[in-house]
Amino acid sequence: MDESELPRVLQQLWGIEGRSRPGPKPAFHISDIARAAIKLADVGGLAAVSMSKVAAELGFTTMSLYRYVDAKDDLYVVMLEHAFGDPPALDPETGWRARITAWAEAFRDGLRRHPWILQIPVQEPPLSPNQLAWMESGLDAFAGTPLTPPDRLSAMLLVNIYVRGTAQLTAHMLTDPDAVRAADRLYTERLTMLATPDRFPGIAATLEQPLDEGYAGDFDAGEFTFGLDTVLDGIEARITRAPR
Amino acid sequence: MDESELPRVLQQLWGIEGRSRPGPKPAFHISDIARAAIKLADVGGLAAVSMSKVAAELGFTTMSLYRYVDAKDDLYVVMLEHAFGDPPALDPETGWRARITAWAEAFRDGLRRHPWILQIPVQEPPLSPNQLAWMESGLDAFAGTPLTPPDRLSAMLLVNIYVRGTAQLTAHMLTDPDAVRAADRLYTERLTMLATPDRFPGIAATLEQPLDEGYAGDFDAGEFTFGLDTVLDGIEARITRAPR
DNA sequence: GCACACTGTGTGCGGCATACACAGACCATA
DNA sequence: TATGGTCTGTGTATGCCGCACACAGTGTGC
Repeated sequence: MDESELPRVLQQLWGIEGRSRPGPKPAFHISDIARAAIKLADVGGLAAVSMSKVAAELGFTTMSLYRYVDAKDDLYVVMLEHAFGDPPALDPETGWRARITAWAEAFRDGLRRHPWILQIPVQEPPLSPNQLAWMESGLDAFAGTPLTPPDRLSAMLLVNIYVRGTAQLTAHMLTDPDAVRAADRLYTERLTMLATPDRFPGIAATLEQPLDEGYAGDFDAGEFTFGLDTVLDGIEARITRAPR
Repeated sequence: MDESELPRVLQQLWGIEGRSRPGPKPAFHISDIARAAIKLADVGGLAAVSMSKVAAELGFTTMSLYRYVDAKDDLYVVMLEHAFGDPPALDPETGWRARITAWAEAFRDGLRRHPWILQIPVQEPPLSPNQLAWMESGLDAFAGTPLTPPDRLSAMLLVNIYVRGTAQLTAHMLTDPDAVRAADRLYTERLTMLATPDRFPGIAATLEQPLDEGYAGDFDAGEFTFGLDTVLDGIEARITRAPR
């Protein structure tokens, strides 16, 4: 098992540098690529990120990027690694619920800052440093509970999935709040038209409620924590059931 | 509010046909497009679906598809609508837990049959007939519970998110079980190498367990229902708390 | 029977990821 | 100090892709 087996991008991200080599010095670093790509994605979504645009942003040619990144997918890995800041520092004094909640909110904030993250096709489980740091942080939230390590992993993944899922519903990838509201109204209108009470009584009943929040609505902070609490109640049930 | 405001694809899917019009009869129907596209995606993933390939599969030119579909995204809508069969018939005799579990498993089976569904970029909430039927079916699972309609929607979405999320983790888009196992072993190796106990004690502890299932592992049926039960425990807590 | 809306087709454009050959930069070794 | 080999960024080219647009033929409502 050799470190050199790691894909080049991961080697770069982990700072595994080969011995000094002949040839010209690299003109930049993958973190520069990440910065440029993230800048583009923040403005125009993931669709605005192309090899040529990133290269132009850096002032280099398209093909030069391939000296740092094997393929477009690697670019996504690099972006993801740099988009999130450090995982939150969790107060060991508080209970697991407060800790995992803080973790979930930090995660959600990251997704809100960089909505394009949700557009990245998930291919492989994470192996990059900061991603693992977030994993570790999430697992750490369950320190002191009787959950076994695999159960902690499952619980963390459950929260992770919840945050991702709700963020997906919320965003529609739109950042403009007016556009979101307009799209929301349009959706409700169309749904009201199509989901007639005779054929879709359940959906129609949902629409009758005064605030039509929910699926298409503005999934605000209150909704978020309410749903998260439901998930945590389930985890709590498992904790209570676990042998101490 | 006029039906003609609906995007063309939705009009087609709902079978809203304008009065008989001049001009040649259409040579095929969007369902033919769906069938061809799904066939391609089942074999080669979503990347194998292009306008030209779908058209070739049908024996027509690329541009002919645009008479039925406004853009590539509409093609995804059509594929999604046809990929799932009818929603499961839920036994009203059984409890809500059994019903929503059956619904979740049917949903999971659909995703297993057509893994490319998870690759489709989510853009808009569903408005097509079969999608609404699945929504209705999911809401119906909570019939008889004291949950309000919006709460039923939230609960259904929670389960929906869970199934999608776990399917995402499981698949890695791979259908070949050997490839999955190999990728799994490789991932565990690399993770063991990178997540050293000093820096990542939580992750390392997870890896020490005999079966390294979980994140990268084979998320089998047992894991699925176990995690689902956790979610349902959370919903049950809410049901118990709800005013009757 | 005729006007005209609508059909499928052909061509073409701009953008994309990326393969490959190349000229120059630089370190390890002699 | 000289030099060989390796690595750098560049230029060019290929084959896809989604899709705009003009066109010739079709068939219904008047």
